[in-house]
Amino acid sequence: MEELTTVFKALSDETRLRIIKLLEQGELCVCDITAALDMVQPKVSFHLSTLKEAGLIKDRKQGKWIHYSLNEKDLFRRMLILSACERMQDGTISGDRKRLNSFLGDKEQSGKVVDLKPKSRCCG
Amino acid sequence: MEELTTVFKALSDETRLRIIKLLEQGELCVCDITAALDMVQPKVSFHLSTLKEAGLIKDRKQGKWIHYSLNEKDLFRRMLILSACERMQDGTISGDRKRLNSFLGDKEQSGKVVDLKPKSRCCG
DNA sequence: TTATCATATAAACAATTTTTTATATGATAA
DNA sequence: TTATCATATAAAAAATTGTTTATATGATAA
Repeated sequence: MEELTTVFKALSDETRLRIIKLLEQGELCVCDITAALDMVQPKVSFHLSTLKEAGLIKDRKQGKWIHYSLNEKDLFRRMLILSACERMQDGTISGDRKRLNSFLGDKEQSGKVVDLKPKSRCCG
Repeated sequence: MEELTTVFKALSDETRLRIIKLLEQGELCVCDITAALDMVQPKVSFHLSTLKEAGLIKDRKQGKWIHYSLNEKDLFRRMLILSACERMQDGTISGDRKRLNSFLGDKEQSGKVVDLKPKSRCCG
């Protein structure tokens, strides 16, 4: 029963739903999400840990970065995520995606990602 | 987006999930639920109003009583309720059902429900 | 090394939610 | 009527959750 309330509670916050919606596209690191949501980093980390605790997302370390992505392991959670994402498409969401794309674009241009040392790349 | 968080928030509390599980069987009035959960009445009323606000349950007035039942109108909510109920079957839930049945049994024997005036019956 | 970057964690604070206790309302029964 | 019953609502208190600001950690880059 506690697992059930934990999952629903994780989904009951707008910031966390926005994160899930961003991750629908694929893996992102904390700085990407922070830029997309235009929030301070500890706040984003807090919500990411809530989502992870609920088993909705998972993480992967790579160098300095931690990449987060939707956890596809559990069918129940996948269904919840899917039906939630389907219901999100307002201005907030499109703003998030816009900021994300512009941030990812900037990263590419900044040489950080075009850098020849693969170890120091956040996204590939 | 707010509607989405409201629905998930309503489902993120153990007391409210227990209420939903009780209502899976059918319509119940506040005193039935109060007895089943063994809680004080204003607490139950508070959670009922949260569930109603989220569109998960509906009510029906009959004399002094208010009968609550699951709201079957919306497919998304039905799916959430169904998949939540499916995942609840611990000792708490069976205790609730036991107390409910004993309370309903007592009501029948007490003459309140066997009473000949139909207007003063809670269930039946 | 030392500096910097990405992220986590901790502590203090703010906001929201839940619980309790008391009281109000509206319906029936005496 | 007046009393009683079922339920709601309000106010205060308690508990939980979310936000901010500051700092720690661990990895690379200089």
